[in-house]
Amino acid sequence: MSQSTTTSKRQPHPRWKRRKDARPGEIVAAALEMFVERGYAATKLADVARRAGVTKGTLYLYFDSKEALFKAVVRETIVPVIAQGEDLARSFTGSAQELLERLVREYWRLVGETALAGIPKLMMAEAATFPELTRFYYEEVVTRGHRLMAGVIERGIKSGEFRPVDVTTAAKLAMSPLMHATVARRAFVSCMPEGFNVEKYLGTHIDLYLHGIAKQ
Amino acid sequence: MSQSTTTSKRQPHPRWKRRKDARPGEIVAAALEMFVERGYAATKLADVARRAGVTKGTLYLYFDSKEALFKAVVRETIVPVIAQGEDLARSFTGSAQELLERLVREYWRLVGETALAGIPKLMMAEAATFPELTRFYYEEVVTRGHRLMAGVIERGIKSGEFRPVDVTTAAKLAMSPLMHATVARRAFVSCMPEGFNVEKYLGTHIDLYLHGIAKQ
DNA sequence: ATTTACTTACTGACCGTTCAGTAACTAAAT
DNA sequence: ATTTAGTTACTGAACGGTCAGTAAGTAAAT
Repeated sequence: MSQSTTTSKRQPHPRWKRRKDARPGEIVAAALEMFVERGYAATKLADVARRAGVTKGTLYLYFDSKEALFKAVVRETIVPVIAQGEDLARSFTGSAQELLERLVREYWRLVGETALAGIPKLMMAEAATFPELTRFYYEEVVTRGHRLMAGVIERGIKSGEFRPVDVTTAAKLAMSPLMHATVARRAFVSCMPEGFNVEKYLGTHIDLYLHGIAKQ
Repeated sequence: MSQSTTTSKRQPHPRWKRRKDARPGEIVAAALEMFVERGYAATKLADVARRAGVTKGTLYLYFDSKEALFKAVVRETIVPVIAQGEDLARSFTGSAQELLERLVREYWRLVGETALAGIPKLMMAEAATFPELTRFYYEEVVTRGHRLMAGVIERGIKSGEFRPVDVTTAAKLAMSPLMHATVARRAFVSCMPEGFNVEKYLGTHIDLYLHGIAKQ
């Protein structure tokens, strides 16, 4: 459209640009969307490439294989969120009840309603195919998440806010409605024309859970 | 090795038998295991056939395509369980608390620790690939399950056992720890050498939930 | 002898992977 | 400033393995 202004004698629009630094991130982002949408096997690298604005060959300049790309997607996108949660818990000064509520809502804000929500679904679906990645995810995400929540509950028991329940199990039970909602919502969006009332779901979970664990 | 017999004419053991009636069920059962283990795309029909004790060609005598087989697996295996739960709730005479506990444990006995546990995982993973099947599953399993649990909670509210919470949401929250455990347990068995303490998990869920929803 | 449940051998499409070639960029030389 | 020689990010076409689906042939049953 715009005549190429001033200087350039060469074509106004080069067919492509060299953007070595930007490519890997763009490819990972495109792959995340495609893997989540279609699953690992059904995702064609040609489609990932097109969405990332390159061609198939370019993928292989930055990733050794489809599997390596998949692993990069999981490793690079989800771990930072856990760290963020740990920071929040460490610096939080209020009651355990408030912290629990805060963490639940923060999880949804950072994962549940972003593209990251696809990662848990992916890991559930592909766990059997990538045992080594699964172990990584389990240790760096699942157990770390549980430990984070277990710390909160322990805090509540010590402060007298909570009953002396089994900490590890209680932590899993605080997380599981979040995890399930994360996974199920994506799977069934098309079946819920009325939408899923996240606010009500989270609010009721927090309410029931805190009532359930409260002392006396 | 064994020299082919004496007995005159035909082999003592025919190389295969004609078992028209038994095949479909056996094929569906084999397919369920394979689909759950490997996911839809990574499951080879030749492997399903081998596990079912036939060859690939035979599958096509009973199912039109891989997709048709997958749909048969989902449709035929899971719906009966829901019906069973509905029957239980209908005929139950005790308190709402007891019924809720009973349903939770029954779910685990019939689904959680059987091969059926793979179905929810499969549906989450393949929902995007089979929209029509997903709608079927959502209506005939998910919402029916929620309605079942919602009925129990409504019963508890009417009887004065439970607080007047939002019934639909509370029903989802009673189910979600079960659903998540069903899915996650299978994905992470290999990562949990110590195993997953189901009894403690279910017990704590029932305890926390009933405390949480109890009146006063 | 005929029917048909089942097997076996084959086909064709699909897709991850490779790599020779090309266009974009860089900087040395004029 | 412009040319030119060299480097490298990127393309696109082709290869080869895999696997859903098919059809000709075989053996069980009646």
